[in-house]
Amino acid sequence: MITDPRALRPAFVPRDLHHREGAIETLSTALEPISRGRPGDHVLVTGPSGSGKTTLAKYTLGRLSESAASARWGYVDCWSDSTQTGVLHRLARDTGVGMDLRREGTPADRYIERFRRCDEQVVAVIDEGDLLDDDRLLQTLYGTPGVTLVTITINEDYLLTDIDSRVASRLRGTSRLRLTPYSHAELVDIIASRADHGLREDTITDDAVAKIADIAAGDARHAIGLLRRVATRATGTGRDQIDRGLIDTVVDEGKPARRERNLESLGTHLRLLYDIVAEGGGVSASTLHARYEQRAADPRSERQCRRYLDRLEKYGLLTVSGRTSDRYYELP
DNA sequence: GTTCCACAGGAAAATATGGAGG
DNA sequence: CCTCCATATTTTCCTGTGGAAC
Repeated sequence: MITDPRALRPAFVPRDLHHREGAIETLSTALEPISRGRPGDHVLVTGPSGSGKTTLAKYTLGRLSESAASARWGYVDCWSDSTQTGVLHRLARDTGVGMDLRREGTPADRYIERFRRCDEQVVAVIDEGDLLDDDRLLQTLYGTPGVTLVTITINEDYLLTDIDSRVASRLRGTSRLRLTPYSHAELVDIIASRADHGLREDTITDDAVAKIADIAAGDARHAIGLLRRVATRATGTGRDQIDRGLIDTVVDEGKPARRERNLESLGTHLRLLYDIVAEGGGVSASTLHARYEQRAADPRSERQCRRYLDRLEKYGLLTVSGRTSDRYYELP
């Protein structure tokens, strides 16, 4: 049934990007000076998950490097590389500016120096920028000549408050590009297009496409992931047709599995804290810390726990309410 | 209104990590 | 195997804030 598995992956960048023409235009305009060897405007791209931020950036940069052969660009997903060195190393490799630099033991300055000296314009795409554990890196990059930043975040306010006030004077200009969730009709179109590319003809009913779009609620990543799982499932069970019923089955099975997988990658302490919160459905700060101390084999300090909890919140694994004594942690 | 408490989160100092070079 | 280097992680110390008790 599946003819091209790549087309069913959320990370796939299609040859033509539909329904984002305005955004492509805006981003291209901001980066336009680069094709003339001058720095572009920094851009902050925001929008809810699955609204096409990453795809938009990759697509536009791909087009840019076709027209401006000398431009170099790098892409980092802060979910996988969130430390200063991690980000710089990946950027240096992607752009070919620092292939020879080791990941460990290279001072951040040396990377910056390379970018500064590079004759060509460099575009750095920082995806999931709000997961970055140290925002000084962004400030440094903002201030590095020859580097144009395209920062992608879900949360609109996050970077603006911090960065704007502190390095406002050094910023030439930061354009903002705000993506809204896909409409139902757009999502239907996107799913159908992926199905066209990735599946044999006539294997999915219009009805089923609409249902996937409904479930995904504007989130294209979710929609495409679901399409892939459904298609895989259909293949596995020997069906040649995807209908609404099959989608129900897959959705029911998929839910717990997905969260589990996210949790797998958590370290001992993060995991323990998460478990404690999950057990009671929610806890206050004091009980959380008390239980943690009691159950951890090698407990970290309270301060460190707060840092862990910050991270869990950033990852979207738990939510925090209340500022001080009414602080309360619970599952989203 | 003042004081006390619980907690958040910043800064700096201390410690752990992991590759390179002796 | 040991030490150095640069970074990453954790601890220690500290300030600030909101709410409750006084």
